[in-house]
Amino acid sequence: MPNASNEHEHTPLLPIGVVTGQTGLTARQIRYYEQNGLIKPARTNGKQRLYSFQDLNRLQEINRLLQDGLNMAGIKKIFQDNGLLPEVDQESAEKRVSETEMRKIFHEELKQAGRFNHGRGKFFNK
Amino acid sequence: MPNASNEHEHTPLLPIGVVTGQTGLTARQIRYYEQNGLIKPARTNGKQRLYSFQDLNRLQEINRLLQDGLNMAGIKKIFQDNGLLPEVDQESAEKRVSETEMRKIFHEELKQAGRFNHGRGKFFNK
DNA sequence: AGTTAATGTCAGAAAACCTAACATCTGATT
DNA sequence: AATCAGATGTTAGGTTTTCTGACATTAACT
Repeated sequence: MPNASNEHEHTPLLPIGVVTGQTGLTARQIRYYEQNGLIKPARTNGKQRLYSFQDLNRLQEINRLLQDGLNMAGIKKIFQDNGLLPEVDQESAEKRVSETEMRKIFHEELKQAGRFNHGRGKFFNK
Repeated sequence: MPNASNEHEHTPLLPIGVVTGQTGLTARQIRYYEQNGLIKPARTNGKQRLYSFQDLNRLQEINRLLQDGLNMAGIKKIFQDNGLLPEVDQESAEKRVSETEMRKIFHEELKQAGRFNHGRGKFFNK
């Protein structure tokens, strides 16, 4: 049986200020990645974002992929291929990828083949 | 070698709102326990409290002890005996316990002997 | 009845966060 | 070179959350 995943991995606990501190990303970046469907943090009743450790790991991975030159669409594709995309509402889901983009993405994905999901999650390894 | 303690056990991550949600305590209670030197959360630059998972565990234990009828002084004593009190500044440290209180505490502590530190930390077991 | 410990409640201020808009930068395209 | 688009910065105005400090309430004990 695999590792019993940590109790808090999916619990929304961290406000965006803490996440910026832990990831080095700016709040602007984090919200932008959310716009692109890469993460979907929980919300308080007052609509403040709360992130889980899984979100934190995901953001770290996004950061790495960005530094490798990937763009939003590329990262999204990779996440999709690994079945790691958050349940996306149809609104943001209909952001279809253009043809030329697809070729670009494909090229970049080659560069990245197999680089993801090798169990180096900094905060939790599920 | 003992368990490598989780990376985040001591990292200040959680705002008081999240802690109330996780513990069932009110913000008033949590701040009151801090006044009594039972916890010492970190602060942001803007003086907002940030709690670690260790703090969370400690608050859970405080909660249990309270439900067992212990009072602040009793809990404090127990924490002291177990070397678990946060570094306390002299200000709050000089809250000395009266004689009659001491007897009461001693009585209650008997009731509680050995009940603490049996490795039931809900969030992390160090 | 009077104390006191623990908690509730309230008010005003400050911090953190929200969305939306516009600005800037950079790399790719024409 | 000019333009375009993607990613991020910045700002403004509003809302949510937290802060401290004071006063109120409740329950237990003397």
